[in-house]
Amino acid sequence: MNAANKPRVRFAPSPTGYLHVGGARTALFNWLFARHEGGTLLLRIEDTDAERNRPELLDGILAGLKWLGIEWDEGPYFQSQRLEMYHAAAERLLASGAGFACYCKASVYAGADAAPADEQEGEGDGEGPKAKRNIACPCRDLVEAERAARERDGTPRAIRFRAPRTGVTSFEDAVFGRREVQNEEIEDFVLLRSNGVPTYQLSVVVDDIDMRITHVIRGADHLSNTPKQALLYRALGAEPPIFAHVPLILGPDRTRLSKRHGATSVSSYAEEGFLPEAFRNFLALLGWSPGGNSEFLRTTEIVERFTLEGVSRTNAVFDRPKLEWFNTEYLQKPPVEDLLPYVQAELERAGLWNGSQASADPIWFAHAVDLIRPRTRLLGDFTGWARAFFNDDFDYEAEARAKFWKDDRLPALLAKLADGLAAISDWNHDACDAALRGLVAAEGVKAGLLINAARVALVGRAVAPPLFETMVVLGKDRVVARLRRALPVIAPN
RNA sequence: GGCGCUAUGGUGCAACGGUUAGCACGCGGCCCUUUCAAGGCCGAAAUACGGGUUCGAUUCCCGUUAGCGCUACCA
Repeated sequence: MNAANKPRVRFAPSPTGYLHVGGARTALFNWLFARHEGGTLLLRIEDTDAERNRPELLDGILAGLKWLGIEWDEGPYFQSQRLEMYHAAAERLLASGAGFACYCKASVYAGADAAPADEQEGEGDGEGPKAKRNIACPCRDLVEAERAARERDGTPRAIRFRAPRTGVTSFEDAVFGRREVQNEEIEDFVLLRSNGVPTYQLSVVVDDIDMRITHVIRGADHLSNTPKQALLYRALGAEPPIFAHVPLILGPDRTRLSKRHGATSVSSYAEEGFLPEAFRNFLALLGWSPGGNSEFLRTTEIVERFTLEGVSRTNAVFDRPKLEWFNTEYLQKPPVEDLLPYVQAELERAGLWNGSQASADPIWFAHAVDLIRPRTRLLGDFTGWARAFFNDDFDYEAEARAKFWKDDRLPALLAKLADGLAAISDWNHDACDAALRGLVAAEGVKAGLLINAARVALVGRAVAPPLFETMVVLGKDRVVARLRRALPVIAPN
């Protein structure tokens, strides 16, 4: 099998907003499919709608894809630069009779679903007027003389597709199976607007033919429009590709995910400190399953196992707690080396990287991250509660002080502990442990008292890694200094 | 209103005619423990409803209900 037989898929966002979760999942599935099959992923920007189009948003979409680790092989192509192709296709359809010129006013069709709503609401007569649809446009039967007359008047002209009035149209969907619809349900949809701008239906089909797309993987909201496109393909002399409609992503209230539901842009998750691979894993399992019970799947494994057959037909609710769980898994399970670049970026973002031991000593950095990561949930934790591991400038958390610095004996005890630790020549876990145990034995206090108080003195937090491991990572000088530095702060109590 | 799609615990998935209906998140409890996590164990929690088909339905068919989608000279 050569490259020519490999699948070609595309992700085709329109720059009318940021890259949202639903789009990201569509992009991901396309990417996974392409990689699994050894195929090609193209990126196409659907920017024909000059009104809603916001070119400046494109960078954000590309950045979102980049963060997700989704790389395309061709493009980006811009539909706004391919307008002649759509015009030519529309003219060809007009010439072949598959399309026809329509001189109706746009307003005749606009808001078609607003009209039928009267329904007197009487006491349950239940016999309201049936909604009427303009299935067939009257212009489809215009005789040549009439047409010429309108043309002479300069009446604005759109081009519509002459939908068949009988029979059925079918197409193959890898997720939903073979679909068939009655042609009488298909209206004479517009191909080219009277202002010369192509509709989605036209441009998407022309492009997918021209770009030799073999599999159209997109949201299930397009399922109902697909018959029109199948018709268009054939009218344009091409065989429709295989479609794969993926179920929609819903908010917790089971309505389509939208801004109302809070964070829906990919970039917001990046900023919040999620790891791209965790996000990918989570997203992949929203509407897809490898079968069986495995859930923690590294990206390479997902690529290996991804098939369209595994895609679900039911909409899925975006569950934030589960996303967070995936993030903790990816913060903890992979080799620590995988995590380092992300932690470094987080430290840089917080201004804690330059001049730090983390930047000067890679081995130390890996150790520190390894010690901290079991307790992290988001990348921000490394510069949040774990800040003291990377910088000497940190605060003593109020709750921690209240909880572990209550005892009056503490200043004296910690001073002695500092002295004892200062005397250690071979700084390691057991030596620190022994120094502290010896002191509590001599003083007749519980080890916990000193351990907890010392932890607060060293990292400013009640919630932190085990004390002696922390001491090893911090090093003798810092530990002794921090202990002594804390004494006057404790004393006032 | 019309057309279509879908329907397993609260959520995401598994079981593609035969299981005590499985896993995970979340939730509750216990254990571990020097804080907090992690980890281990236990628990509550589901096949929307009604008909068929079948020796046998979560699984196949029909209906009902519900949710969602489409029904634009938006994409």
